[in-house]
Amino acid sequence: MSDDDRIAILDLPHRVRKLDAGSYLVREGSLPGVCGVLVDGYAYRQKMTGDGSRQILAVCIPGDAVDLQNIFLDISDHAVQMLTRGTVADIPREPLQQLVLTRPQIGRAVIQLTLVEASILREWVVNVGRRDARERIAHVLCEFAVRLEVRGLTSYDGFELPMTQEQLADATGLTSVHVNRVLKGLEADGLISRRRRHIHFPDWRALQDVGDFSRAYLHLPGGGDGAVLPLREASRHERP
Amino acid sequence: MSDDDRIAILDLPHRVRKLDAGSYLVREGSLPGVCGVLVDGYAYRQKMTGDGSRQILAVCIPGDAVDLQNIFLDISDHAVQMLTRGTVADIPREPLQQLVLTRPQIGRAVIQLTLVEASILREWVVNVGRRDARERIAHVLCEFAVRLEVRGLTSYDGFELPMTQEQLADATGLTSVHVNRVLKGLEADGLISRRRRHIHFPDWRALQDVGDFSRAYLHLPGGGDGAVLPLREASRHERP
DNA sequence: CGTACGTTTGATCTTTCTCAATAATGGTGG
DNA sequence: CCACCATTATTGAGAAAGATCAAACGTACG
Repeated sequence: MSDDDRIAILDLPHRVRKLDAGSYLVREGSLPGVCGVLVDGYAYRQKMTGDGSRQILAVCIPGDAVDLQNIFLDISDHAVQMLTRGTVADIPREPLQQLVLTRPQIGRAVIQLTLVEASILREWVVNVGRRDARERIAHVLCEFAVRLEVRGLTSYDGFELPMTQEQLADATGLTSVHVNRVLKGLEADGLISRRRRHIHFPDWRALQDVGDFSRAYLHLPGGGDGAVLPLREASRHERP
Repeated sequence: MSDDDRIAILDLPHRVRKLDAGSYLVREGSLPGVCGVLVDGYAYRQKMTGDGSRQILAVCIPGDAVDLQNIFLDISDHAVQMLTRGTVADIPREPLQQLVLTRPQIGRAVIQLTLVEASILREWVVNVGRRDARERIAHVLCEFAVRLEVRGLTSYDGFELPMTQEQLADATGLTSVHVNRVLKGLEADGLISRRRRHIHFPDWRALQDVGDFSRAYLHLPGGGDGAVLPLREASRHERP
């Protein structure tokens, strides 16, 4: 992308908002006039079924665009809700559309973002459709860790999982009770260690194996399957 | 889209191929140089897990573009395989990319196609993650019927389901045995009727209720939730 | 006409859910 | 700073949906 393109993006009008945990960025059925970008904090996409149960479709981390869908489609087919308190920069639809449609390199970048999101969603289907509870949880933890790592959001001793076990259940198609038991099982087997919501991976390789995790579907630059961008060494070893 | 844009699309170089059932359009891990458009026949997207089970992610029907992903991403993260014998028109990557990036209206259209696919995928996650077997099957049948209907591919007495119960199982995260029992249950309750793979809906409204199906997520032109584009009357009534 | 594939059925076994109760934790107002 | 409250986490017992295993039955097709 050219400097010119970058400047055009930074020049986009926008409004920054602070949001509490639980507040909605987008409601299902609404027609948002802006595209939000998560500056700080975490959010999740969700859909409800007719009988009131919830399925979490994706977790948004700082730096993610929250409504790329809604720039080009009218009615939002799902809701986006803050997982934690945080900050969002809202960019109006029209000028962003203009940029995407008239600047080839920006268009390419936005399309790629959209496609990577779709790829993550496909893996999410596989996770929920064809893996057992233990694999599902391990997989979600791996995915989350790698995505955080790539953005530089992990610390030397793991990361803070920004969700309750109930939300983890809604992400994996399980119940919170079962999630709790599986987490305890993973911990008992030395695959994770926990202090409150803080998660640490004593044996990153083994956890990936349990979760049937391969980072290929994240389409990270540099490609490869773990060789190029492994979790940093420091986070792979137990602190005594 | 302008006539000019339409002509540009039709002028795109392409090669038409006939394919047998089971042949691959795209393999996971490959770098396809073309974007296939299904002219005739059905295909499905799939991913395998480490232990060899398969998850079907989407069914492609005639008129669908099969590798929109692969125009802008390099390594394919999933496979696409023919469900039946059929015909595909392959369009080379480069000229298609050019068109999408330099012609705003074509760009918009392709982005919208991509986003609708993502929306369908989100509903697929909900289906597999949060609905029971009966709901899942009913939902898949509804979705398929509506998508066929919109393309004018259903007949007055239902449609031909182009997949085995095993494939239906892989689409819904169930086993083929259980799919069989659920299908029989739906039939016993008068929600569907079957002759071989031919499916007919004696009570379309009831089936939608069972499957918790609402067409909103398909983002069909005309919006609405069934009022605008209902299944045609003829297909809603039993033939004695 | 036989073979391969798909469907159907039964019996049994697991995983996961449900319901229910208890314990921990963090935030809040006094 | 402390007591209290609302969440969240944890645990147990029993129930249920769906998986697994195994076999028989059709049906299309070479």
